[in-house]
Amino acid sequence: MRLESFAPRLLHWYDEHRRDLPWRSTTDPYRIWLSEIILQQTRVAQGMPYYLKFTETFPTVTDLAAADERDVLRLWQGLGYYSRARNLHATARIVADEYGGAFPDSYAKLVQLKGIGPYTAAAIASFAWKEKVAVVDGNVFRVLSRIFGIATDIATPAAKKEFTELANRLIPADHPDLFNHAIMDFGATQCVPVSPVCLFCPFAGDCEAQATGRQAELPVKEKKTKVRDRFFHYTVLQSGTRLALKERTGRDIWSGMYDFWLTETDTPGGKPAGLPADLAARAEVSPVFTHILSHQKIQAVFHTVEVPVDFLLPEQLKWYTFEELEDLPKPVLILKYLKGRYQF
DNA sequence: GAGGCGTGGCT
DNA sequence: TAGCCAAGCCT
Repeated sequence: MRLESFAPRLLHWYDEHRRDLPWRSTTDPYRIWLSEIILQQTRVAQGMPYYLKFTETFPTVTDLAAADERDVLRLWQGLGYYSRARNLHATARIVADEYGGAFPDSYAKLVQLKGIGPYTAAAIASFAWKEKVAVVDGNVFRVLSRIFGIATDIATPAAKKEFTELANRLIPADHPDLFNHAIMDFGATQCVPVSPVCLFCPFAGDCEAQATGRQAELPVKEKKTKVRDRFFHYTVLQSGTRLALKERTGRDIWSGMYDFWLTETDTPGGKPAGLPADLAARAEVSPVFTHILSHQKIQAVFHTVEVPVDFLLPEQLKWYTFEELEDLPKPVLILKYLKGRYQF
């Protein structure tokens, strides 16, 4: 189809089908930024309560900057991809301290901030300041690959370049913000991955995928993610009303979150190392918890054991009362154990 | 440039 | 059921 007729048709569709979302009724770059970080690789329904919690707890970027990273992670708890929260906090401090609380006002400056890549910079710049720069996310890949019949593997940098150039030729100068919202809404609600709604499509007759019946084949994505098996043995040290936890550090999963004394093995068998035999014998052993991540399948067993108050805690473990424990950011796996064992 | 990084919903 | 998917970014 002709490039000039794409935007008018899309905007006409958006006029009748747009979703009313709280971050669309503001031009505050802080709220737009916050919503975009939350929505990275995350559905609207899942992110919505987090957006509401964050804007209520931290009404401005200065409020967010003043918080402890741990409290930001605690509010992010359950949403996953926790580096988003750490980068969110770090960038809030940069904006508050080095930009006087005012967000940089261009794509070029935004994309230099932590956690803000090409997509998010384009979203903020277009929504907050109507800069003419196209967003390219999973929706855009899908919509454009189908309508224009582009079979380039979207996992490659070449595809990123190709689709970005096309989107930037399609985006109109007068309504870049509406165009970006529209193409994402269209992808999210009509031109969906499985069983797209082609019957009432505004591009019916001009869609390459529909014409050739290749809706299910486009976009092309070659890479299959491999899932790694991991076996966790947690020792939950309990002393009266306290449990021993530690902060996870390094480049593994759940960095910045808190969990228990962990021993990992390469095979399903084995027991947590380091616990004196007399204590190990007394430990209460949980059923196997299977926890699925996008790239890992974790099978975890919790060995709960009561120890004396003067028990010498190994590694970086520290005692926390149940009240203190509530305020620590914890992975969902740990939350599920606590809920089952202690009715948390 | 390929792989790591969460969680929950859907088919 | 077991995979696949969802408004990406970082290393």
